[in-house]
Amino acid sequence: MQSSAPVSVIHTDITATLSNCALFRGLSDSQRTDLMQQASIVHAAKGKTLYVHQEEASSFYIVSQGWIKLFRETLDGNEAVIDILNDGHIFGETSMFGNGSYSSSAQAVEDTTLIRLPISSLRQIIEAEPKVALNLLDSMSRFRQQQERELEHRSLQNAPQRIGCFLLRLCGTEMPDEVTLHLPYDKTLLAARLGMKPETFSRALAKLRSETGISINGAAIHISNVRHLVEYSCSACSQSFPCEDAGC
Amino acid sequence: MQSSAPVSVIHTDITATLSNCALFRGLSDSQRTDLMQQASIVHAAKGKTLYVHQEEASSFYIVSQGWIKLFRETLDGNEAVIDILNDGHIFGETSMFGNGSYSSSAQAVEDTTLIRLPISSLRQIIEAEPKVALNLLDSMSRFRQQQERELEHRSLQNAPQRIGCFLLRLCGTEMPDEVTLHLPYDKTLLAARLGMKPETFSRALAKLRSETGISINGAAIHISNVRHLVEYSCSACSQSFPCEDAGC
DNA sequence: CGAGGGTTTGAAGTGCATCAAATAGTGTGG
DNA sequence: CCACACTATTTGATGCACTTCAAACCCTCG
Repeated sequence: MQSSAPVSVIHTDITATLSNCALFRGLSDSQRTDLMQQASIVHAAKGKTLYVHQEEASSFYIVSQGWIKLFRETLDGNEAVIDILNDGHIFGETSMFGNGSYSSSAQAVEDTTLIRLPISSLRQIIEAEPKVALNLLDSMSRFRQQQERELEHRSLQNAPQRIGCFLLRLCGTEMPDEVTLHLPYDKTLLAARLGMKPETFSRALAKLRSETGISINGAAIHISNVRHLVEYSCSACSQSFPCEDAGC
Repeated sequence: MQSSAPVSVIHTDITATLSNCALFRGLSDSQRTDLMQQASIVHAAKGKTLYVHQEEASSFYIVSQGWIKLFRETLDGNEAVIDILNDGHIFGETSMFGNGSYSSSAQAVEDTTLIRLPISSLRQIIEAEPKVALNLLDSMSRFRQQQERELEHRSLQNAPQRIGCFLLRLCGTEMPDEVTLHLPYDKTLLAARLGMKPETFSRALAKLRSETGISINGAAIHISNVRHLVEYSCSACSQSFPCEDAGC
């Protein structure tokens, strides 16, 4: 898109994104500058595959602006969505451990701007700066809890409840009486993210509407009675409502 | 069980378990001794709950001998099994991050011996010894990949395939032509671990037998043609066969 | 032997997937 | 600005996988 931006603007982008990223919290300015030397900006057009599962890893990424899908796919073309990430999120970094290959594939959901850094510089900075190791541990444990929740939802919640739960996480941690929100990406992708087929998603959303009184207008969803939705969705969940993190 | 063992034996147990644990690899003898001072042995009888989801955490554990179930349960009594751990595995340690509470409940599947350590000493040793932070990162990334695989299996494999895949992981990384193995814990628990009901497990195992020619005698399973089982189970999976880690 | 848990089997129901087709929405070139 | 092409979404009809409820069976252990 703006690949003709002047150098100064690019640098601003990198610094802004890096300081926006929890992983590098606590670094000194000089350490950040060092990182910037190694970083490059990548523009990934919608549908662009950044890497595939089990490919040998050389880089990891930070989303500057856009959406990235992490997924795994079988030989016969089925795919399981692991996560969908946006601004400030990091991915591909776990390839630093284990056998050094990516544990899933990554693809741009829409035109996306990313920062690419070599795995080797992550290794260096972790060894040089213990804070970064702690930041990384923190982000990994957060992700881990998210995955545990996901696994629970897949086994205990039905399709309408999973959608309801997703909507509630979009609301954030405060619990207003009513709220209007927009689905962050298209319904087909959201269906995959929630482990169901598009047709099932459509029907499940309709059922959620009739059961909880939400109203739907394309990607815009109005929840007139949040408490009602909480009762409907969270009854089959081990967590009490404001389920913190909203990593869509 | 052997709660009347003499002190020297207990110390031997602790040192053996600690050095068996990947998390503490690379520590000096004196650092290990320090840890031992803080450690205590816990005997958990079958069914004993060590902690529950969202409880404030003060300790984490290492399995010395036995089996531990990590799970989450809803108000209406449904539960989702997150993981089942045995000797050398660590759990509860992620409570060090986030809001300091456990992200799932833990229960002894059978009489189990554990080592308990305070979260605070984990924090100390991580800050004092960067190696431990790296070890922990390594173990968390391993777990993360395991969870990603799990999520994939739940969405792409059917019940018989999930069982077959589990059996193959029990075989380890070498791929013999044929093998006899024993289920590590009872079928009801295994069913939960694989995200299905006991009845479904029973029927799915029978189907796996008729489709792949394995033979079943209680908990003993003989696989006469491993390649056949691989074809049957792994066709719906993104990973090529020897799927490494066998964290049951 | 008898009690109790684990496991299997049967019959019926439910939820989601699949296949097929209609409809709505979006961007394109004329 | 409209018609077309293409994609996203919805709707309908049907099938299959897993669950549920119920009962039998099996096995171990006191």
